Amino acid sequence: MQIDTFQTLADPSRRRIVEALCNGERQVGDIVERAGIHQSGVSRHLRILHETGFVSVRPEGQRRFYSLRPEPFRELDDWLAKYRGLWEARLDRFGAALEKQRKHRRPAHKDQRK
Amino acid sequence: MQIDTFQTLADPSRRRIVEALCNGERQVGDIVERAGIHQSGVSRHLRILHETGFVSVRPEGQRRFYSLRPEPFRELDDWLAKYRGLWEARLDRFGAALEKQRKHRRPAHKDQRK
DNA sequence: GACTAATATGCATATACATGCATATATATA
DNA sequence: TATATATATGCATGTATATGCATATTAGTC
Repeated sequence: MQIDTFQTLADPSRRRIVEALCNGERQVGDIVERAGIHQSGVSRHLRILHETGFVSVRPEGQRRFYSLRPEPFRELDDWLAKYRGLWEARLDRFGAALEKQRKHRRPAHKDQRK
Repeated sequence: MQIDTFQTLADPSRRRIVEALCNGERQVGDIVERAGIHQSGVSRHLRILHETGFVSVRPEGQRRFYSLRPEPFRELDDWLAKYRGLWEARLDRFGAALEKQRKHRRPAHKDQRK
């Protein structure tokens, strides 16, 4: 279920943990330094992230290496697809793909009219 | 700030409201039917969605028509871009755009290995 | 076995927040 | 003005959950 994907990402500490993992697997102690909360909290968040499919674990002796799994992100992407029309409506699909490609190549669309 | 975009979407009632708006503007009473909660709750959720930039309002007499704004969805898309590598790593960027195009044309990728 | 290091968990607490009810506000209509 | 309709808000309540502390657990080292 994609149901609680948003719920999981709603917590800022959890997002920081996810971000800490975006460049590959890390052990818990490593994550604690970046999470800004107590080790016990990180451990609990990692449990939640594991239960919701965001991370997988690779035990190695006393350490546990956590890494991101693609599924929930893909789910998020699928959910979002429903709303892509909101900002790509005027483009046909091929054009939209090209537009997206341009955007990803140069991330120069930070400041949009708010 | 994209900070509380996830927080906003974490609530299922709010997601139902967003979904109810995905085909264009609706007045509150219309939304209430689909939200599964009391009108007062819908009203409050709409306030939150407005504060976080998800919706805009168009008053018309005693009614208020709400509709989706693209910005938060775009923010979500930008956030997600950081993690696209998780499931598109093996493709170069042009290939990724094509792949994405294929996926959007035929949404036939529901059942993936879990 | 004693000791240390890495990670997880029970407990207590504080806080956030979603909800319904009753009511307020605003607009239309008679 | 009186009344009805549409939407918003104050209040009270229940529930979820993030956090730290202390401790348990597991594994490595002497």
